[in-house]
Amino acid sequence: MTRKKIRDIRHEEFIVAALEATHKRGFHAVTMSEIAAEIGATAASINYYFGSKDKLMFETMRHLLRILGATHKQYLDVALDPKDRLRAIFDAHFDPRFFTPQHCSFWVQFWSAAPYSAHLERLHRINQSRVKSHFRAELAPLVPAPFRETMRRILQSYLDGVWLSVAQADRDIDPRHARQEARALIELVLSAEVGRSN
Amino acid sequence: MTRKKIRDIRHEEFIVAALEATHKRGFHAVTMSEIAAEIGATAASINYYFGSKDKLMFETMRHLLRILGATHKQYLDVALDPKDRLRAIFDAHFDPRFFTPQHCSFWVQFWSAAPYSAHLERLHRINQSRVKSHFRAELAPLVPAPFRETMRRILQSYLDGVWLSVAQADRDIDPRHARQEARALIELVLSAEVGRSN
DNA sequence: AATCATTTTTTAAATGATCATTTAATTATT
DNA sequence: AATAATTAAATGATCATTTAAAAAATGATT
Repeated sequence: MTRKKIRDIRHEEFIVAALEATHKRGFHAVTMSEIAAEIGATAASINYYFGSKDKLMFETMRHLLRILGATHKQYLDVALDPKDRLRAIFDAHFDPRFFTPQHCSFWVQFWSAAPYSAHLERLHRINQSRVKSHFRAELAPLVPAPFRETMRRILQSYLDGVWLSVAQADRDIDPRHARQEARALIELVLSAEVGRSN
Repeated sequence: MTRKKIRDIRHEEFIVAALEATHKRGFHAVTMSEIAAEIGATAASINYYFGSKDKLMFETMRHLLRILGATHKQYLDVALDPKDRLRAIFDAHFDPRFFTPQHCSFWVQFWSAAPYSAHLERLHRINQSRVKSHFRAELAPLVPAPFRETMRRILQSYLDGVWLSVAQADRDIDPRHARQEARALIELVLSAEVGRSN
């Protein structure tokens, strides 16, 4: 039974609306009225439910962080070995639900806005360290300690760079292709270490 | 003799001011008055010289693009072989002048603003294709065609991803270290191809 | 050197537009 | 009837931009 309170329904609706309107107009340029208009509501009701524009944006970002984390967890649960778990990080980020210009551009705008808002920055830091520690954990059994941090930074920078490029793409990009390429990079990173330990 | 016209002096001063003020307050949040205050001037004089806030931001970005291109050219001129020229792309992007939170954060904000301004987008596209074609040219003699585009995207995404991480760093990051890591990735990318062609 | 007209540069203040947010009233739900 | 949800309109603040005037620089003419 999906007997939801109106409050929860609106919460969801406005977050979807914020994503859509922000993609159209930009994080800062978008107005309360534009967001509200997405669902045929009015600016005042956003404040009724969220308190302010900043809080709506914060909740929207928090929503993205949550579903990214949950998706990662799903992929992680079916991964069989460390290499698989490494792939799971990329698979999550390149999930069809996130791997769209709309979502990626919201992320890029979040990245650019975070340094100027204590609340957003905190969110960003939390997510960043979550991903970082997963990378470290998965790389630990695969890469000798001296190279591990270098390899992690390479993978993590690449990960962010790909989202950046999707945000700037005018057409949709095939997530399967992105995953394939990520796997190529993973192979590269791991094979190099084998080479060095010879 | 540096006999410059006032017009040129102010042009430079305001661009430096825009960089500084934008870093402090953010691309959209920064006001004309804040920018002008950086050099003890007044908002109106920005319009006298640039016409509008948008045009100042545009010129500031164009300035960054120019010095990045010029720096790349310098490194390119002393490079001896294709691999050296590949390194030159990274060396330019990781030049101490650009490899600072201030510059990188301006870039990230530019990336996030570009899709919503025809003028900025044009600048961005020009720079993007410049870098892309350089990557292609340098990789051509080093990587067989079937893998070339994959390798280019890996390198280019990594490049952008590193700037992104610098933009979010609270302290300065050693450019020499970044260059070293880029070289490690280049080695990885090139050695892999040797492996595959066995 | 000195004067004064002309042009360039600078600014203070006015203008006008845009918005987030608040308020007070209305409509819908329970 | 009481509470929750919604809105139209008012409020107030912030800014980019314009305007009109002042200040500084320039330079031609004594």
